[in-house]
Amino acid sequence: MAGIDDHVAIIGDWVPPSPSPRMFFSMMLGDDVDSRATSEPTNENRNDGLFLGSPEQIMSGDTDKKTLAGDLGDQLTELGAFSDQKLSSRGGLVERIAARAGFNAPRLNTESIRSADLSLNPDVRSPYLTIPPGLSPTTLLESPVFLSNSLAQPSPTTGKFPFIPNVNNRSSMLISAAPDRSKEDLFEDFNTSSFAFKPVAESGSSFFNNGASKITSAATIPQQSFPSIEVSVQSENSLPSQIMEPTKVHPQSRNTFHVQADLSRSSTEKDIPATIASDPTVLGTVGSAEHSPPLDEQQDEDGDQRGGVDNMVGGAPAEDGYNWRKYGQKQVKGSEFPRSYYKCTHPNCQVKKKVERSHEGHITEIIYKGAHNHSKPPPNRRSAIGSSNPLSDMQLDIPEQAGPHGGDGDPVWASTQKGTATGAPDWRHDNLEVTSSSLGPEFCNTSTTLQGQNGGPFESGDAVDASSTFSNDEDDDDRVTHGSVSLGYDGEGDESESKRRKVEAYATEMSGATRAIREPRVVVQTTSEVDILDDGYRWRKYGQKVVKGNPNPRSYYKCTNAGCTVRKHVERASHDLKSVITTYEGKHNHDVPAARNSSHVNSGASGTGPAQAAAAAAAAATVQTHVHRPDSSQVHNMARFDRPPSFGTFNLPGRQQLGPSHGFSFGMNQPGLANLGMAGLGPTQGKLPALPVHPYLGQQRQVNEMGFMLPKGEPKVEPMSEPSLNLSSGSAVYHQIMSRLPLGPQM
DNA sequence: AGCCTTTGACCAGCG
DNA sequence: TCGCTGGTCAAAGGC
Repeated sequence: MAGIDDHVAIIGDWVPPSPSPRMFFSMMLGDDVDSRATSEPTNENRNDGLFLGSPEQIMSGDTDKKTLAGDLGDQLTELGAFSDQKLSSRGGLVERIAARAGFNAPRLNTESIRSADLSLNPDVRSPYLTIPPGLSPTTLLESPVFLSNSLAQPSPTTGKFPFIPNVNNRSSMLISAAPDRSKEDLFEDFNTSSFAFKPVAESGSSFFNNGASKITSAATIPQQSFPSIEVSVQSENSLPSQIMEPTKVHPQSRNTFHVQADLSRSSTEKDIPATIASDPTVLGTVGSAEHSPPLDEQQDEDGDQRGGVDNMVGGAPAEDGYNWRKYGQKQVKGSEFPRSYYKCTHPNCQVKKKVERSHEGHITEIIYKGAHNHSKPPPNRRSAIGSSNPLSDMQLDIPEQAGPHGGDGDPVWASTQKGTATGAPDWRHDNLEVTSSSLGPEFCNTSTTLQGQNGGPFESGDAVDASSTFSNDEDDDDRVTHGSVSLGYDGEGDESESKRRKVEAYATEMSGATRAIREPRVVVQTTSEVDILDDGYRWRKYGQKVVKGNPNPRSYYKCTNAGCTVRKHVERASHDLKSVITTYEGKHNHDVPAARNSSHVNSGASGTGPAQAAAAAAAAATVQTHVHRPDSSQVHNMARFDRPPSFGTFNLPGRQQLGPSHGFSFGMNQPGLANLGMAGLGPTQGKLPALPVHPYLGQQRQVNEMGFMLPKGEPKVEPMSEPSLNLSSGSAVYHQIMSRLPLGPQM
């Protein structure tokens, strides 16, 4: 950092008729520009400049604009050299960055972007902005000036390609962060640059063009020094990114977010480039000003940056905002480093990613599969920064923005939804689709994605943004302020729109957070050797623990069905080793796996014995319960509740139906759940079976005739005698109960 | 208490 | 059928 701490050099190489770099730089220069910007005739002009919108407007030869950054842009652009003195005199941005990010910002450089080739394509209007390393793109984007353009406008660095409606994007921007070195090495380093963000020209007039665009993101992962991220977004008709770094773009897969880092470079080079490539057939080009990370992300990143580079890779904080569970690791052929497999831990989210890390822990490749159907968890709920998070350093969770229809996380569905080619269900194809889907809300045309598909504005994408925006209390004020300033890109009235979006997004986020608090829980106890595990569903054991008060280990299971988040833990009762206590949490959104289904049913038909009969009955009941649900097709997602649900307690006539050795008790040991459970059991809805009372959990609440313990004042539910309900096993009861629970409000 | 990682085993697809 | 490979499972232990 020495030698350039106090300087920000910007070299613009803008290709006509692309927007004037001066204008853009002027926005970047903070106070100086701001002060001059007051002379700007209208907000409209400013907005145009900020977003590199209408080239005509920008290139109209506004002398004032030239004056604003003229000396800077002219010299730097034409000479291809820095004028540190000049730049140093404009230290506004630098100081702010330094103050905010905890380090002094290096220079801004666009010199490396060649215009010659670009000129060959008159359609390409690609202003470039280069951000040297050491100046985190995040930090840069967080600057008051730049931020004003990008508030809540996700950036590839955070995986948040924002959706910005009505932004005329005929321009592109490339931001490169060169390694932080002495200024003598600046240009040299610039070639190893780090952050390049280049949304390039599009054929359409719409900012978010659908179909022909391609987004390629490359992240350069620093090994030691400041981060450098190289991200380019370009349309197919655009010229290749001018990134000179050995960035690897992987066109082999139009369907994959592929982040690859080249570790071949010497350690002295410090940078590990990575590339994310995808085929945003629905993505379209992205406006330059839209690529700044969300504020909360920025905040997080700042914190990380201050914390040191160990947590940083590619100039991003050591997390991508999502929680992941590693479920495998493999040494794959052709790869020097082991590949780790991760799943998103968010309920109902099927996003996976493969991450290859070097032995030093640096990410060499990341491949996403699927799209998050949820917003990022609040920062305080995210997994801690650490090695456990495979993409933690990358901040390249671009495919996070699943469309609302991606809720089931089914890549196939996503592909269908987007109407893109669906090939073999390999990662890349899936990712293509998913990527498209995920990016859709933010990249796609507004009318198409947000309104046409989502049926409502900003469902997912904004929720994500909002979570970021509102996640950190300490910065809310700043964010709001920035947001107000930033959202003038679409002309007047966008400020209020932005606020509205933020509010909606916040509401969405809060709602989601609330919903995720607790799943309905059902406790099932059997006093037989029959293992409740064999309930027709398939479970994956993910843990075992000896819990207090019971010497018998408790096993934890998750339903293996895709999209199903039901969990249960099973343990032997401490007081009765023959008793198996199974606690279900969550609600079944799918049928019993076919194989087991048929098996059980068949055995039931044969009626070979009590156990088989019980199992068959349970399966039959389960099948009926699930299959006959009128809205089963809608139950792709977990039932959630806006408040912590809980049940009363009821018991099952297990002995009666399962024989002397079979007894079940249900303990819905969360008092509040009864409310929800009952709420959904109106006269026109399914009714819970009448169940005898069993004091399994010692619930103190009043128990109604059904065996449910209902809070006082709760309406009782009439016992039902639905023939289809067969309560021959705890699982069956569970199935029935859960199947009759009201779906979450969002369903 | 709950979730995570680790790591060997298992499984499916492919040639 | 066999081996290879990638992806996933699952037991065990750790946080």
